[in-house]
Amino acid sequence: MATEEERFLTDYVPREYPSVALAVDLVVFAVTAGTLHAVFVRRGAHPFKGSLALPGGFVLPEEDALTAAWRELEEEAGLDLGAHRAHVEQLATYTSPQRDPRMRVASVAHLALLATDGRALPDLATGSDAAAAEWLPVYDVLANADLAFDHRDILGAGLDRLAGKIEYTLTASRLLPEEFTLNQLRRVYQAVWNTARLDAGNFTRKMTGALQDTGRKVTRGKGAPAAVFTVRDEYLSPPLIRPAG
Amino acid sequence: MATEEERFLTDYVPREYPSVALAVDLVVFAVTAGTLHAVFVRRGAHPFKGSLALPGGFVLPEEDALTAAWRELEEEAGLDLGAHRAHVEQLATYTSPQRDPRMRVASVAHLALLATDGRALPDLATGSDAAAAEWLPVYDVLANADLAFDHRDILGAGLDRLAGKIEYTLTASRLLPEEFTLNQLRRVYQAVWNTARLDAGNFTRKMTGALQDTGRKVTRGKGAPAAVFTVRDEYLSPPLIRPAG
DNA sequence: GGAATAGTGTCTATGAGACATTATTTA
DNA sequence: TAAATAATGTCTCATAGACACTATTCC
Repeated sequence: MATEEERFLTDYVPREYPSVALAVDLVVFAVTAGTLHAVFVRRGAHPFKGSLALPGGFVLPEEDALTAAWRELEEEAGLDLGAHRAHVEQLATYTSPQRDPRMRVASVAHLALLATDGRALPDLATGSDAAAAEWLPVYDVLANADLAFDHRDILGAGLDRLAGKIEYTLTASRLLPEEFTLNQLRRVYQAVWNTARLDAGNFTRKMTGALQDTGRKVTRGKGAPAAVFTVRDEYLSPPLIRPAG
Repeated sequence: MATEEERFLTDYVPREYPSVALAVDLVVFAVTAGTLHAVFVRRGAHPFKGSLALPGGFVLPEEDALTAAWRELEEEAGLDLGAHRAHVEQLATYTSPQRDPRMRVASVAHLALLATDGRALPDLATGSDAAAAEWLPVYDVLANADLAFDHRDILGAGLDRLAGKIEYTLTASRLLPEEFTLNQLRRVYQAVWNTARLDAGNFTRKMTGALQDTGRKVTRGKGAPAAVFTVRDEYLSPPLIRPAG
């Protein structure tokens, strides 16, 4: 007679459950020229042929979802992660049985933030997978474009997460090089919130409490040389509240 | 020759992906006697036989994860949802290939908040499934008990989510009847944050801005009659910041 | 009366927001 | 010189936090 330990592999495996394909979808953000951009792929096949979609792909048998998200960031979005600082975190999981008409796919959406100096977006080499990836302005896409599957919901969730999180953390710095000026950081806030200018003086006072001054200064075009900072505290307390409207 | 639309069901179904079982796990909270409690089940079978675990179960073929979470709240935790106000939201998804030694299971964790009047916890009828469910104090369990699988991570994530969310929303009211007093609400905050008393006077001033006074009063034991409120605004701005320590 | 609670009042310190000012750079 | 930016200063208003005080209820 089998011991209890031996039996558990057969007896205690549940009998009735759906077998689903596990996927990841990516909301990849970067800021250039004061505008928040995201990576999109143009679908070349049905369903939703011709529509914009978020990059994504299936989780491999030995991977967890976060690992798959990093891999797809290189493969599907075509990003060279050796050349760009990146931050990836889990967003939410979409499990509607009908969300993909071909088969049941549960997708763990992830938020990815790419560092840029604010002047150029990271290059998107066309990956091994089908469609070419491109950067598009997030607020334009949400206002005008059709998105495949439930990717409009996912993109909206990614934007909400980022817009909310920068109120009480320095997550906005993930969209910048490790060292940055207060002007760069303020432009990131304005791009994410799609808002008119935040007062530079008040912004400086608020943020310097959580930043580390490197002692160095840089000049980028007009204006006095700006101090260069790194992040000291990851949290802002009390938070910086997003202006209404 | 098949049209593109006919082909997509065969050609474009991806070839290599892991087939996983999709499950939900539940972090179910309620407050009694000033203490935050959660529902646990005692595992009767391997693996982790004898350990505490969170209630959960598999997502059925026609369900999405949220629907499955509501169903398991009744079946596995044994709650009568006709008798108790409840709130369920998605927490995070756990996808480590090794998290269940029997097979690959991706679990979408959910946070569930049960309303109580603060005097008694909701009854947990033993469900159709194996183990009897029980209420245990959350901070005691986190300090002392072993939890099965990655359920300690999940419980911690649930507590962090709740503790953080009540800073800037009135989500704490989901742990109370639709109508409540400020004393009841303050006790919920103290239970969730596991903190010494919040100043009653300052708490009143802060909260009344987001609440609707019903005009009625109640007396529960000693003290002057307390005004009865309902929630008016779901958001607290600026937030109520959790005391340090 | 004593104890616990409800609700309001008071005072201070902090910080947000609006705006001005000065210095430094490029065109 | 003009324009843009950096950084700091000033003023006002809102509010968090500490605490006092009164009123109301039960024991």
